[in-house]
Amino acid sequence: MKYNFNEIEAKWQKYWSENQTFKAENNSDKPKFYALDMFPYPSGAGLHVGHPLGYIASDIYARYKRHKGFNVLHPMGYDSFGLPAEQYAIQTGQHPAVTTETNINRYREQLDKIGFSFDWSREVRTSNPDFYKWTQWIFIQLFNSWYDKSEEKAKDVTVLIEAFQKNGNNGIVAVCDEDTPAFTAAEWNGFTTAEKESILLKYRLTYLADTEVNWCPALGTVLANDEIVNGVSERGGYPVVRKKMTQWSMRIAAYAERLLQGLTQVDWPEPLKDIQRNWIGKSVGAQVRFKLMDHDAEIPVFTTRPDTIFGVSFMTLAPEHELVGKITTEAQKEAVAAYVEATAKRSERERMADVKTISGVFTGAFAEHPFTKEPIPVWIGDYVLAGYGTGAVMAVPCGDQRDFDFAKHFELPIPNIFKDTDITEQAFADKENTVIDNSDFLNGLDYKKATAKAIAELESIGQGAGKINYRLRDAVFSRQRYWGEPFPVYYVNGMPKMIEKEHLPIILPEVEKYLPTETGEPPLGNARVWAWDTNENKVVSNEMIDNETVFPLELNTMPGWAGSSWYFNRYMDAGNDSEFVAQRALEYWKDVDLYIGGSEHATGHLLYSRFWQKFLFDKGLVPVEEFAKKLINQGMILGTSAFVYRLENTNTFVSKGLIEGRSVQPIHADVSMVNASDELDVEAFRNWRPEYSDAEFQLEGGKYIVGREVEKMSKSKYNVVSPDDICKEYGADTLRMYEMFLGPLEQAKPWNTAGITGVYSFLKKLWKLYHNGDDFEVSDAKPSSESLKSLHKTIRKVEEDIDNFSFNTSVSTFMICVNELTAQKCNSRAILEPLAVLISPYAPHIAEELWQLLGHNESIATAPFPVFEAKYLVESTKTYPISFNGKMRFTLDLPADMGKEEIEKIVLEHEKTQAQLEGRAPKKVIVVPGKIVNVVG
RNA sequence: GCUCGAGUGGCGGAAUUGGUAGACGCGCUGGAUUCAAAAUCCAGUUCUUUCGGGAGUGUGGGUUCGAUUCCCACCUCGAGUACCA
Repeated sequence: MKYNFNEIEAKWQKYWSENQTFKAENNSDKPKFYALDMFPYPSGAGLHVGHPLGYIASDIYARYKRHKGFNVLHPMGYDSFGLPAEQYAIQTGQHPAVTTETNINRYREQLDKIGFSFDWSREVRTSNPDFYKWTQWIFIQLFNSWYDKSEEKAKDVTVLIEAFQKNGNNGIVAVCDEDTPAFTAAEWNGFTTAEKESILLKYRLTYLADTEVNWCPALGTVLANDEIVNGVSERGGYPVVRKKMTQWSMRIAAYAERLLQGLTQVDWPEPLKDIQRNWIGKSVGAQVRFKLMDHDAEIPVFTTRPDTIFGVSFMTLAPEHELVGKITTEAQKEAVAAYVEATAKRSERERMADVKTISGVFTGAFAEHPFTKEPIPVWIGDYVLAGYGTGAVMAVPCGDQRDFDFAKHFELPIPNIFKDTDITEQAFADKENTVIDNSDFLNGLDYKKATAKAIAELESIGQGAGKINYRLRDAVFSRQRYWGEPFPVYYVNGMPKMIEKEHLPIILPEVEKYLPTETGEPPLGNARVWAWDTNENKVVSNEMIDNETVFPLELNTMPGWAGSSWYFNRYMDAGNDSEFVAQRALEYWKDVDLYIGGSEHATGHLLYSRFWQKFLFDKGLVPVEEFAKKLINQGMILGTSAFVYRLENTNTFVSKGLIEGRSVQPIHADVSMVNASDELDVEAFRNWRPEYSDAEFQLEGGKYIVGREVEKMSKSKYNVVSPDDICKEYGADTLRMYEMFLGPLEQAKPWNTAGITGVYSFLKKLWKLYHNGDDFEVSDAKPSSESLKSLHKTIRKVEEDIDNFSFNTSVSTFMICVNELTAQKCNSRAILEPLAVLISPYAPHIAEELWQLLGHNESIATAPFPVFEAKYLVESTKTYPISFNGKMRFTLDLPADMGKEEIEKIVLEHEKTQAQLEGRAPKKVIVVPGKIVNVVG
């Protein structure tokens, strides 16, 4: 019988599905293991060979853990809300739900063919009302919570209200809006309901606020910071402008410190943690309040260098700063207004493009130095960002390069406050070697001491305090799109109200058009049935809105990261209708033991998920604060594009070797038309597109050779390789092993189908080991000691590799093992049976088939993993490398238990040693028993 | 600019705590089998060489009996970030 992978793979995929082989139990005496992949957005293009890389790795690990006796949860689902389906809907009128369903089916088919051990009974789809019901519910929990700084914990808003009733907000240390006023209990109790609501919004963990948002006109929606790359939208590359809008926001900044600290508790790649740390951007310093002269106002600034306070020679406000309008003098009004307007017009991108141009305008106003009482001119400049710190800086030109450049440009004074430094050319920013001078009570102190002293003095005069600042901003949570979770929110007199849990989900309404309305409302503004009836507790027609019992519903939808911020918890108890997850399921599964996915989610999904998890933890809804113990970033699989070279202004194509010195234009050719030797199928190319039908070719050696280049795998580059094609031609087991064989999981690497034959012939060789000619045949004879050695070497190495996620080296190890066993003509059951188990995580189909042929009636999936026994590897001799001055020159077989002195003696007496030394006497001989001999001389 | 990560044959890559550099696979070369091809099998394949050897892991230096591995400086590529006070 030949190795018929098509038949075998179809057979076992059917078997697994029918027998629910990989269904995980929520009740089990076995230890649990939760292996998770970042779930995909089901795009219309389907999967290419790069997508399953991480899934294969986690599948190998999951299968391995089953062999090791674990109860494994290995689920898969779809992040099925998203822009592409909506864009497609706008173009074609096709409902996004329909497109999404089609795409999901396609994905499922592709995934099934690769033989993953997913528990499909737990599949989730974020766009499914059964799922987003709970996304809406979590949103409500956030709305009903505030962050207590004194205990570093989210708490229920009812606790806050009680405190307000008793003591006002004095004594409440909370994360809230900057402009939250102070009030007494009497004042609170005197507020109207609307006033109370508006105050509470300043505390809620999700809140509605006028915020400067990143508005993307082309997409017609706002974007979060992490959705903008280089000043343009991540998706589509459209320009983004700043705009003030009323939006839902998430108070993620409240969790900045815990998000930072939590990183020390998880086993995630260090570079990924670094990205998160940078994004959170903690800086320690002080808040200093500068009194304005001639105004009853103050400018608060944040500085990391309070020690340099005597070096302040001017201040700079962001052009958007609220004080700019108030303090600008008559004489400067015109110049300031012009500058503010010019800045507002400049897009984020332009502003970033020229960071070298120094610009700014004097407001005419002066602040007063807190210690010297000297007047300090107040400027505005766009190098100060409105969104960071207080949107204002105290400029210390002698110690900060930007302040220095600004001062030089506008000829402002640059007083030097550092002892023995030269600041004629540039600022002195070296904290380590700082000695403060010309600074009154700070003179002679170093950076650390001066900072502490400055803060203490500022506190004593009531004009400042130590402060920690974070770069992490609250996250905008509204999107002006159709295909997302609707908010469970309706509005009474402009104040948001939550819909009760019992009435969820609030299902996405039907609309005729997926575009914004004519009045600029989000697409949900097109819905005719989109009002909340507070008597009936259901969604009713807009015509019934009377703002007494029927109210308008929220028109925005939630962003892409809403569903993905908690889906990993849902898998633990996916079908639950009455809870987001049953506590019992949470207690058993707790957290993800292994999470595999791309590092591009570092500042999006992986940060937001940690935030929600911490929130849910605070509320006692989940048992652990970090949802994923270990995380691995799989590297991207790149495509190998093929190029043909067209002579300019002709339809003649020149083979790669002949383009030298000629004026040619490289054009992507579809990689499916090119063979492993880079030869183009000329006929296929002519048939590819009408404009090439009469193409002429200049060949070399009768062949057209294409150029190759490694690029991202994408449709537009015609370098996409589909896993379906590979499965059809070589089988899923080959695909799985080859993807692993390509190189280390975490590294980016190019795909090259040519190399796959090596893995394919390996599987054929493996098959042959169990066969004699066409017949299955294994013997019950005692295995040879060589075979036992080959097997146990392999067990040890493979186990070690899986523990280290070094799957590429395992594949090599299997190859070596099969090569050795073939050479030994081994067909002993005692070797081949454990070998099948060993290989089954990697190549599960062939392993199942061989397992069955070996006489087993049950799936191999839970067969115990072979146990390594060192006794089979004990060697009586050791081949010593004999090196001279560190270079290996020859080897010598010596008894493994031979002592140092004896080895040295034998080596020195050896004729080759004499030849190497050429008569010189050895200065020194290093003998490391069991390792090496090194002769120095 | 700053912060990370990586540089090893024609290619993908391997090398345990510093101890035989190039495992394994592709490709290539030669051979067997075949009418021929595919498939399969065998041998070779870092460079260089006067066939004894010699050199060699981005470059230069250092530590060491011994460095792909550790340290310093530099070069190149990739990723993240973008005036963060």
